Amino acid sequence: MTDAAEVGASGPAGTRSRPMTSRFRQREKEILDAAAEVFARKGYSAASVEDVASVVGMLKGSLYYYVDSKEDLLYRLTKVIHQDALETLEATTAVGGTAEDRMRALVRLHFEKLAANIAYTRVFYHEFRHLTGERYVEIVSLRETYERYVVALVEEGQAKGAFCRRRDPHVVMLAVLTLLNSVQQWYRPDGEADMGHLTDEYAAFVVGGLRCPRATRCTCGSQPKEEPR
Amino acid sequence: MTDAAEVGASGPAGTRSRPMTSRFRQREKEILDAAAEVFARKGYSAASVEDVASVVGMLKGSLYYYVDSKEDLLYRLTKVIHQDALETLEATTAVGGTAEDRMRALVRLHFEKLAANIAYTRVFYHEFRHLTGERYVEIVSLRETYERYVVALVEEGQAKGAFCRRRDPHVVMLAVLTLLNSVQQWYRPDGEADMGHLTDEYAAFVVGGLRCPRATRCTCGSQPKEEPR
DNA sequence: GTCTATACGAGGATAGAC
DNA sequence: GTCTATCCTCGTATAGAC
Repeated sequence: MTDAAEVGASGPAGTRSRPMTSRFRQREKEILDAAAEVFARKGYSAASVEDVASVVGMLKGSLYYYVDSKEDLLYRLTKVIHQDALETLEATTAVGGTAEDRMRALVRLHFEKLAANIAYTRVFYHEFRHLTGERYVEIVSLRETYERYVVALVEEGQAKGAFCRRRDPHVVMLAVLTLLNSVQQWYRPDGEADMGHLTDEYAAFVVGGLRCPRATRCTCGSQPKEEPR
Repeated sequence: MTDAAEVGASGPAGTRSRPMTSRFRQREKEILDAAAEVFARKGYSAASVEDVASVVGMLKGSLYYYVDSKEDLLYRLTKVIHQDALETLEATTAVGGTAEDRMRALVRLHFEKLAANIAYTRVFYHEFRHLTGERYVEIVSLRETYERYVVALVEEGQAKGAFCRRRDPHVVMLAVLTLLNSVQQWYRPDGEADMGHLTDEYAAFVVGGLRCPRATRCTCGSQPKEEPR
């Protein structure tokens, strides 16, 4: 998660002057976390500012001391998600190795962020389109940066022979990203499934799907065992 | 698409007596199509009954002659999608062949329904959770029927050696279904991409992902050509 | 069947007291 | 910083005219 100190950067249209004390920023973060939980649970449009305020333990009028508008809340949540996403790309590049190695790393890192910020992720994924004007444009732009990175990674893997050259890189990118993001629909942080197992399954699914099809049958035994790396 | 004659079946809580003339049902279908378009574009909660009515070309008061409530609209849209989904399962079974054959058929049939009813699909996918009470329960139940079918198909493929036995069938089912459904996020019916190509790419991705991983490199040439069947 | 009119509540946002 | 009070708009739903 992006450090709480950055959460307050309100960006376009966030121009009201407010104190920047650590106390202020802590309260601000509480509010954003509450908004994420409420928006994720009820949906942005169906949720009210009062819902958010009551989770924090204040009345809705008080909340406007911290934010300019309801949309301001949505904007900041999606901004956090995208700042985290750019960190994921940097970390993926830092891993090095083959394109396939980095694709596996991307799956792992993407899931780690998703699981750590499940409410924020859900809000971005479902409610992002309710942003308007330049805030919408900005988030679209950040998203495209992420998409271009994945397209380039797929193309590199194809050029080096690790991934099937008959695949359309753009379609593959969309398939992989929606596949990864859609985990937020059913993932429960309190659940039994451990993250490592989930990552292994998805990484195997993605990398297997990207390889060229073959006619031979399955060669692994019927005994479930550790995925070979 | 389910025939228009069935659209009017309102189910739980839809008890108001209305004429069943063909004229009535035609108008009813116009309203449902309008609701699907509006809910898909603005989101269920943000959309108003007036938005829907104006697309049809009537005033909001008039619309209540056809539906009991706003939620009634949402319920009927999701119901249509699920009736179609059950038809997809029957058609998949009718295809016969190996589990892999049927998995490919499921991808194709699923996409055909999705593309033919893109607005309905989007509404179900994003807004379904806003149903309440027994209507919510009913839709969840229909969804689970679909999910169990896919789990069984995966397990059959594993038992016969076509799919990797180390995969968790439930995780695989979730991955495959969310992968397929998420196509509605970016698919444009007016776009260039033809359905056949899209189906081939996704079917290859899914089937490739389900197979056991192998250490060998890609063996297909650099020339894009038709997917071998 | 569709329209006009309206009841009624919910929700976003602001002002000013403390 | 938070609360109280309030404004005002929008949206669901109904009643009754035509």
